[in-house]
Amino acid sequence: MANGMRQATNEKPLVHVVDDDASMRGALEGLFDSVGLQTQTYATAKDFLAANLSDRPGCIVLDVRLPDMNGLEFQTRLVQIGIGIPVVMMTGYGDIPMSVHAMKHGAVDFLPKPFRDQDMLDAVLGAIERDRQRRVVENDDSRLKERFETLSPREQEVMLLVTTGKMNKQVAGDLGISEITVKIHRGAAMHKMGARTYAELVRMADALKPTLRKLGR
Amino acid sequence: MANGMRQATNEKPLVHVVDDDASMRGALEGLFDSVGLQTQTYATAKDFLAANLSDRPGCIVLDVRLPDMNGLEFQTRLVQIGIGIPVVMMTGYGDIPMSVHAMKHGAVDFLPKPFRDQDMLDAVLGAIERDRQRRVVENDDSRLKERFETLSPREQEVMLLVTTGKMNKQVAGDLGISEITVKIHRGAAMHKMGARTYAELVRMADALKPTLRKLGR
DNA sequence: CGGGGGATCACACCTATGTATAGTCGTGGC
DNA sequence: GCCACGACTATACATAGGTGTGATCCCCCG
Repeated sequence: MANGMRQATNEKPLVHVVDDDASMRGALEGLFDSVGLQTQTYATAKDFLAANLSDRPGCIVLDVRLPDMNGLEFQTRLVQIGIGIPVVMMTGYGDIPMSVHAMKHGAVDFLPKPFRDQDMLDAVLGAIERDRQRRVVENDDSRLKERFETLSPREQEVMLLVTTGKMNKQVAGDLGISEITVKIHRGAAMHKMGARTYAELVRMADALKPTLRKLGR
Repeated sequence: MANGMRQATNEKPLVHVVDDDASMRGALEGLFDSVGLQTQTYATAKDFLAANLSDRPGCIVLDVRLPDMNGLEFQTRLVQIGIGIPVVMMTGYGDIPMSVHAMKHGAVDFLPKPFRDQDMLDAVLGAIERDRQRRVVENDDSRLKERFETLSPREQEVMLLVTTGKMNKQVAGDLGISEITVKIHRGAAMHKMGARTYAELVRMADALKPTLRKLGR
């Protein structure tokens, strides 16, 4: 399944720090720098959202209480706009329900201030590792979808039908075309998708379905 | 994929309450009873572990601080012995790190005491719904595995090889047998697995793989 | 020791799949 | 108007898949 131009997922990770307190930003930047992690800081959620993110693995370290938006809303926004970078939350005024809410909504960690440097590092390192995993599967999915997009509409249709297990003649019946035509579209789909066997095509179709649902319904 | 004797997943759910405080057990039992939920109570983790669980959807409501074991260890134990029932934690003495730890390890909710009745109900109802989902996929998986076990060793071997996309003759070469024999085992596998098409067999093999890894390596 | 089941194989036959060659038709761009 | 491209079709041939019949061998169980 691995092939050709694989993007380096072992690029240098980048930690995004969002906190309105300048001294905290500085302290975190120093901490991360001390273990060789690059850091980008933002004073507000808006700043972060406005920045265009470099395509690198990383995580977000976020204060729950921000001038323009609370951390929980921020999390929701990230999901909405399709940013899957893991979030480490921190707060000076949090309680258990807040932390539980954040965790339920996908935060990978939640640290009360003050925290020990080591705890923050553990959280961030874990989050970065998770991001690496996420990027690998997302990369696979998007490359698969790219290939799928190169199929003509009919070829896509035929691919999805034959991978349900239908025979060529059944697909032909469903689409109101001849079996020969189905064979051709099917062969073209195999070629363009890079599937060497029918089993591979079935697996590709299965892997594609979640991605297709997420977009075109 | 749905078939024959489907076990009722809409059986009456059962809430397991584990708390050493008798008055709390009583209060929770009353609360759950008021919305028509059956409850089973235990004073210690050991009691719960010793009980043999009825095969019904449900969840566990657990006090973190127990006489014999803390809730976090308890969670680990449940995973070890393969009990996947969702856990709702509660505590009177918890802090954020404790709640975060519990959530990271699979708790579906974490409530500080005292809690509002409605919060507990929301947590438990959510947990039960999650258990229903879990049971559906677990049921499917175990039925699949049961069918797989009815295959002879050779048939299993052939099934796993042909579902990688290998042609019959390649499988024959790999196993050092003739292509005819492969066809026969393959046909037997299709029959016994109840796969009407090769695509179905591929999907079954894929669904089977996690289960097989979990057990026989 | 007889019977059953698993595993193996051969022959025969039919269906399904895959590909090449070759051609029609319609649409959209230059 | 010509061309490229996608969709569609047919004939023909080669290969792969699937099944039935019949048969051998081995092992375990009663």
